[in-house]
Amino acid sequence: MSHAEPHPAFAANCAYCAARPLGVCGALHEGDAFRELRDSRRGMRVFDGGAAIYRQGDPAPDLLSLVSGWAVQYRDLPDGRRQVLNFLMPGALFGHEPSGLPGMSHGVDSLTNASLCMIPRDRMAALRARHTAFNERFLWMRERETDLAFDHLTSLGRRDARERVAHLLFELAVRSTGQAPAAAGATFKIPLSQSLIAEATGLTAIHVNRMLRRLREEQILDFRGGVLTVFDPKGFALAAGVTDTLEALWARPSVPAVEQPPAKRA
Amino acid sequence: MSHAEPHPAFAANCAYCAARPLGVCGALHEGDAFRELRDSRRGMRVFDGGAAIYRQGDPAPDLLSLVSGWAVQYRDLPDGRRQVLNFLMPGALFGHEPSGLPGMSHGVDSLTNASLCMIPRDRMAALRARHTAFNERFLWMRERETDLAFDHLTSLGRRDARERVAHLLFELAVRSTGQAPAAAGATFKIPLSQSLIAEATGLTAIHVNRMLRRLREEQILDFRGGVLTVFDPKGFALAAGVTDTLEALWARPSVPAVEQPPAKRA
DNA sequence: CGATTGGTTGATTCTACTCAAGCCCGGTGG
DNA sequence: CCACCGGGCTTGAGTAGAATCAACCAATCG
Repeated sequence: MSHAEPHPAFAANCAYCAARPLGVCGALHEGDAFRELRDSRRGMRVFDGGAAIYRQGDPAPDLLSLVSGWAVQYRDLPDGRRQVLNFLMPGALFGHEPSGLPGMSHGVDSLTNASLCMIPRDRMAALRARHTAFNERFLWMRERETDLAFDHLTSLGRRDARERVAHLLFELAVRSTGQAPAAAGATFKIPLSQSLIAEATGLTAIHVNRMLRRLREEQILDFRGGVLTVFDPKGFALAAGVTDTLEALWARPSVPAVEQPPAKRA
Repeated sequence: MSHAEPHPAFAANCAYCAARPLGVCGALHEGDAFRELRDSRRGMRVFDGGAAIYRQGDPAPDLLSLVSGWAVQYRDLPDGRRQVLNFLMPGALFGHEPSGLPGMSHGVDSLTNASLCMIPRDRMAALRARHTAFNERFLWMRERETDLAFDHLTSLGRRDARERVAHLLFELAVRSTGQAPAAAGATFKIPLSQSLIAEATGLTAIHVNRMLRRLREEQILDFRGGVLTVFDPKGFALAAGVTDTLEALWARPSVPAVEQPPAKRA
């Protein structure tokens, strides 16, 4: 599993997004706020791949920032059906409490070895209240999540199986590397099983398997053992139904400027 | 169309969520911030039912607060397919720019006559920066949207046609009135056509029609001409696959206290 | 009055699910 | 060392659920 950090030999100090331009504290790398945030951390936690970080229904006193590794965010129905809501990568901020309800409305499992920072919810709120740029960055990350969810919604509602699978793989490739596959033969590490793809796309694992085979036979891509190989970047984008706007959302989009008041013209 | 405000005889002054406990400015009904917000308004706009409030790709300088009437939020694919993302009701705050991209990632149409307030984005940001309680309320509204999107995602991914249709109707009934149908024979005004239901549930209008017929024949509900009649509340909840948590999300959930700092224990 | 939109229904097609079987591989225990 | 097991993957055969195609009705509107 080379997707993840060495674990458990993970360095004692939490890098805290320092390596990740998109993390919350990106807005805070300099200045008092950063020090303040660093001091607010409750601590680090490290998980093996496949562990439950928190379960649906659990109370969640802390916000979590994924430092290394991948995770899945999912929702379970009472009868056992499960829907994957999103895949989380380093820099993701999660553990948001559902608006005013007790207990989390979803669960999160690690996919690979993963390490994360815990930040008490109220400390975070206090920080947001005091530091405008930080607050804006926070908000911006939440917006992005909603955009992602809207895109997934569109996929499930309007795309057929082949397109959904291609779309998901394309999204994950871009999100994890920051750019769309350009060269034929490019590879991407995407630590998913076929059943996870199924749970994310609203298909059965069996049908996902058929779609992957088809995409392989069409000489578009190959996905096996957590490695995506793109044979035909153009055909891939076409099969995935990607638009420029979407690509921009997945790649590293322009981030609100650091440590500046949000409304310069106000 | 009795779903909406009289229009165009709509009262000159924008009530600005005053009537709606869930609106953004709910946090601001008293105090300086409220006056400030009121003075920030760019103005009111009134739309006929079926009008485009803004289109996907448009720039959107203002945030919009729906004062009366219903609206749909949707995303179009380049090839003409359309997915409904959410239905908006009075109190909804929308027009959020997609995280850092130019132009809106979705469109919004009015469903009924509708009136709304426009608030310049940067004034809103300035207000949020200055008033913590307001900022929290704003954030809370965004969270709720994401929760809603996650629920829709789960529906499209894991429920069959009958369940999806029932689920959507149940959601809208609860969201529009604040409570679940309890008495047999209760009616709800839900200004949707069958094709809109189809676009929201990822089905075809024809199949939605069949599902509605089936639910009618099963003596569960009747939906026609924008009016939902519930014959069997228990059966309805069952068919819709509703959980207590969901109901709480849709009804008026506990709102963060007004004009109080978010983190009392900090 | 024709045109249009929303709704209704039946017949047919096809996508994706279900069931069933078998493979490969790494782990575990005798 | 090998037998056994489970998880992830693969494939085929049969089926069901939703889409598509094709009419037709009713109400509304210009």
